[in-house]
Amino acid sequence: MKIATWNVNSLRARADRVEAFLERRDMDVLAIQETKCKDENFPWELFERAGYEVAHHGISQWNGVAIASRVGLSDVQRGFPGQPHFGKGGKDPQEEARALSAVVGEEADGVEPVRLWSLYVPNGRGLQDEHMPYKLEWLRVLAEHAAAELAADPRARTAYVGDWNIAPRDEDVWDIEMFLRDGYTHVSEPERAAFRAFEELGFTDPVRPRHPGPDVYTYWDYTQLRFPKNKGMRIDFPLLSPALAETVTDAWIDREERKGKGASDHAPVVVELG
DNA sequence: ATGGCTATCATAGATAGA
Repeated sequence: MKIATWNVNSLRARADRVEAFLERRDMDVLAIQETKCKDENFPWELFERAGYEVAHHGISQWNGVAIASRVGLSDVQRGFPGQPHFGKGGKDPQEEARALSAVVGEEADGVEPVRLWSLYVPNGRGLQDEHMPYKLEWLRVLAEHAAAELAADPRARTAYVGDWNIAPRDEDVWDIEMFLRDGYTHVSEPERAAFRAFEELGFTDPVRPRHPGPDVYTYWDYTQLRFPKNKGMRIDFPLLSPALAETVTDAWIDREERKGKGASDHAPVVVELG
């Protein structure tokens, strides 16, 4: 089973790219982040045409997460238990569409089911911004949920994939000195600790050992020729439970998708399971 | 020349991204 995670930065703007990617990479499952639409504007027909079932969680023009699968899609869950809400200036805090889960894979097809989460972790916006404590609390509660799942079944086949908006290691950004000097988000110790909490539970990224850095990224800013100069960030990760990690046959970043006109600023990350 | 982007919708500038 081939699973990809991809922050598409608007699904409607990227519809042709997404359809071509599914075909070109012969993908079974795609976890999507930043669909940037409500259900009523979601391009359902794209997935139907391509032969995929799809679930979407979109509340406004912001955020939005989806899971498309051609190997079964069941037990869809929008958000996670206790997911923190956010409202700018403390006003009218609401749930944001940043987490969607489903079981993919069918035993009948010889594909063992996987509990998959498509995640768009809050950005944080600034080290002193109110979005930052929201980001950290969001991750803390999600990690609690992941811990409970694993405690209930240590052999659970679970994948938390998506845009984590955290660069866990210094080599995961093109210029760590600048990031630290100028107080950028994504590299601060509290953010890294929040990511590490998942690793400490036993979740692992299958890509890094196969494609070690430096200079290996999943995101490149649209500005300042960042992609041609390969000044990027590694912030999109598939984190796999121990039992699932054992079945990985390959894992890689589809850098080709960042090229050309009409690309997302993120590249898809692919995991192949045996 | 040291900056150069892309997307959303109340379609003009605000907001968000990272």
